[in-house]
Amino acid sequence: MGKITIFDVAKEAGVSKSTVSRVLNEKGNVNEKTRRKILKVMEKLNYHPNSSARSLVTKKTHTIGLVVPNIIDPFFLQFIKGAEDVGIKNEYNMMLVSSNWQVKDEWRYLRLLEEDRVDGILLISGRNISDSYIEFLESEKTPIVIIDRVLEKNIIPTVNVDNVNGAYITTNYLLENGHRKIAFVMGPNNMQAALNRYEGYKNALYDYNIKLSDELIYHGNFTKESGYQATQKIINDWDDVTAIFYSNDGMALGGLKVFKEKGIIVPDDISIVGCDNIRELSLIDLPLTTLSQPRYKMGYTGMELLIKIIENNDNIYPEKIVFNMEFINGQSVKNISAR
Amino acid sequence: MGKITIFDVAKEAGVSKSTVSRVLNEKGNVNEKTRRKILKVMEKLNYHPNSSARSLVTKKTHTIGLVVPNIIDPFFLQFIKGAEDVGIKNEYNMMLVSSNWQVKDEWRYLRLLEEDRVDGILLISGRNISDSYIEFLESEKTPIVIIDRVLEKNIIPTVNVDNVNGAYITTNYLLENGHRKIAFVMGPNNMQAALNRYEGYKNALYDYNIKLSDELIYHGNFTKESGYQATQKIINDWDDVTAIFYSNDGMALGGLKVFKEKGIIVPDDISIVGCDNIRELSLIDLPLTTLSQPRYKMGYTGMELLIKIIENNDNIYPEKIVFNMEFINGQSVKNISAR
DNA sequence: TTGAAAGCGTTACCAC
DNA sequence: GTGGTAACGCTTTCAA
Repeated sequence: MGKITIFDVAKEAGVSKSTVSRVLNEKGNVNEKTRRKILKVMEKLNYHPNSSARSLVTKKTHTIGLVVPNIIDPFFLQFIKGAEDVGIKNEYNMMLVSSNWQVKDEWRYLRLLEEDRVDGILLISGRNISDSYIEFLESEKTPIVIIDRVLEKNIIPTVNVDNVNGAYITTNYLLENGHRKIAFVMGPNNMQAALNRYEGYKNALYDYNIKLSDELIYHGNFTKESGYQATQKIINDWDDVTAIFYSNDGMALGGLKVFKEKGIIVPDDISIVGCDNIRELSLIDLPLTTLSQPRYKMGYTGMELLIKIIENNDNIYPEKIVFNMEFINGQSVKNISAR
Repeated sequence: MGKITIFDVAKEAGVSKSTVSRVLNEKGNVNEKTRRKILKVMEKLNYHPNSSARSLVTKKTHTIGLVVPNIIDPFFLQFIKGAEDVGIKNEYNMMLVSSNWQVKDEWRYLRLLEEDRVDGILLISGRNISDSYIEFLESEKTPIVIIDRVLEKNIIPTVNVDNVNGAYITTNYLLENGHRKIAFVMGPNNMQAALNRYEGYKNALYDYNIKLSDELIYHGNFTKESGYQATQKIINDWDDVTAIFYSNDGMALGGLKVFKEKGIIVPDDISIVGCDNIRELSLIDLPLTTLSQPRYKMGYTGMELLIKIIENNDNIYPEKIVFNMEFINGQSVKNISAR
């Protein structure tokens, strides 16, 4: 570890530590000539301030804890990238912690706070965090921002996406293209996003004066396999369904597998839309019409907000930031109005 | 930030800071009864030691800097995961820094060292690090381990993969399956991995007493596009090439695109092998025969080595760790011995 | 514009 | 076994 301290610089430059500290922190009130000299000495000695000593007195680490559910899933990369870009710009370091979707791992990022290792925490995809832990976090005074989890009582600031609106727009798009009998493949009932997407679907039908039919609702759990099964049921149950709304892309991939096996052509025989714009889609021949979470933007904005809170310049910041989902117009929907 | 200090605990427990510190660090030499009492007080006060103060005196941060070329590329995730698992097990935190493939960003992780923020650095995929920077790192006393870069002068420990051996095995596999005219699509000339794979190909032919033909060597730059172009040239130039060895999977994907367009069936009309086992392959209908870098293992082992060096228990550790590539037997090679 | 000195929360050494 | 005290490297008053 580096041995040159502020004292060495001071001695070499013939001044006191205080003065060196002042130029280090650009506090001004230093004679330009001595300032130059000190800078030169720093350079010569290759001096760099020790961050622990600094943090000990300033109570700032200039480090942010980045908590991700799972480090191995590419889904989270864009959130991280967005956050990172802001972090770099503001000269913050990033401590990476993966929660592994496990409640029992929550202590690992908690400890970052308790030991004063970080100035704040960005919780990415907080969907999996236990309620009791959220409650605990709310009682903490450390700055926290949560991305991708809706909180009822809004004490911790969140960055989210408007799933209701997204599903509404998408459903509406299907309706505008002449589809009337639209099957809907839901996600898990305990996920807010899944419920919201269902709500958007429902609202769109309602506004279009189409009666909602429960029989058109199928259940999945966001996996490809569950999409596969739901799709099999759908084509078994109906011969007049012209479109399927998968409430995530993973399940849509499962659907595509069924269609391929049965020789059903998308979008000629059936129209489909997905939701999430997962990376894998780029490798599929068929450009899927889908909704995209602006993940980069969400990470970016979340980090910006967090840093703002940490640096607390004006104490003015929103508790809730919501992005619209982006509608991605692919080629998996056919206009059947004419028929 | 937490306000409870070791002093508060000492006072509450009616002992001195020294004693509290002793139980904190499990140094022994503490009466069992007072030890229990102190632990109870810590619990009651929810005391957690301040890491900066600790680091300041111990010169250890229990944090490791993880440098990745690019945070957005899923290719690196398994390295990171492997490293993380070891980190967690040994109670190290991980500071994430992406180098963005940019020489100009090298200062960002250098600074982690200079400011004593980390105990060591794990450089993942060091292929892109400039020579001069490597040289500089060698002059540093901080523990560093580099994954995926071959160093001539072995001062910094490295974890690598045996590309020569991998390409040898793969080429040999083609030969055993009756192929004699095997085109080879190279990677960039300035990448060690690309050259090594070429060497393995060459050696295998040599050992099989097959004369190497320069005309069968095509050049790419590891991108899908370059694989596409090389493949077009190959099928243009030859009608008796029965197999193609792409020195990475990205280029193999480009090749597949050509075959699809031209109605060439793999492996019936032509056999192909790739190299790297990229994630995208799982989504392709055709299971590609390829080589896999054991990325998780490399990250895991690199981190293990780094921690060992940091903790320096016995001062015995290898400078060079090499894994074999794993041969993945897909369905893109046909045995043509019989014909 | 500068310097002296206190203090940040620990660990580590040395007496007792 | 235990406590007092110096030391870690810096920032921050306060006085000059």
